[in-house]
Amino acid sequence: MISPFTHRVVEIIKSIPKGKVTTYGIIADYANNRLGARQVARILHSSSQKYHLPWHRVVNKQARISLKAGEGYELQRQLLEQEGVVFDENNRIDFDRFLWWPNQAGVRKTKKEK
DNA sequence: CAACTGACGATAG
DNA sequence: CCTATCGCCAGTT
Repeated sequence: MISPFTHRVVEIIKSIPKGKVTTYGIIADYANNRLGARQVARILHSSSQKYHLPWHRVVNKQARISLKAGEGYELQRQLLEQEGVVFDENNRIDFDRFLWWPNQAGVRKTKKEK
């Protein structure tokens, strides 16, 4: 049996559209655990396979892949690029174009540019 | 059941 | 840019 939190996380991840990404923190936030980003990662690790989750669409808040080279980094990047996600010279993703939020409707436009 | 482990994040230096 | 520390707590041992 899985916890409600886990279930919620799974549902959110399953709904991430192709070609988009989101972060651990955002998922945790919408799963009612603002500070539980770590658990999201743990859940992904243990449940991505049994629930067929698009785990590669989840990155950290620095807009980078969290995995280390040789431990999945290349695979994740490859999968994302195949969906159209672009990485810049710093290996970061342009959140302005690819970040997705669970509630879609309330997407905050970071309007402040400095 | 207790202890350990983290695909993270924020903060501080 | 970097490292270190703390908080969070599901899953694993």
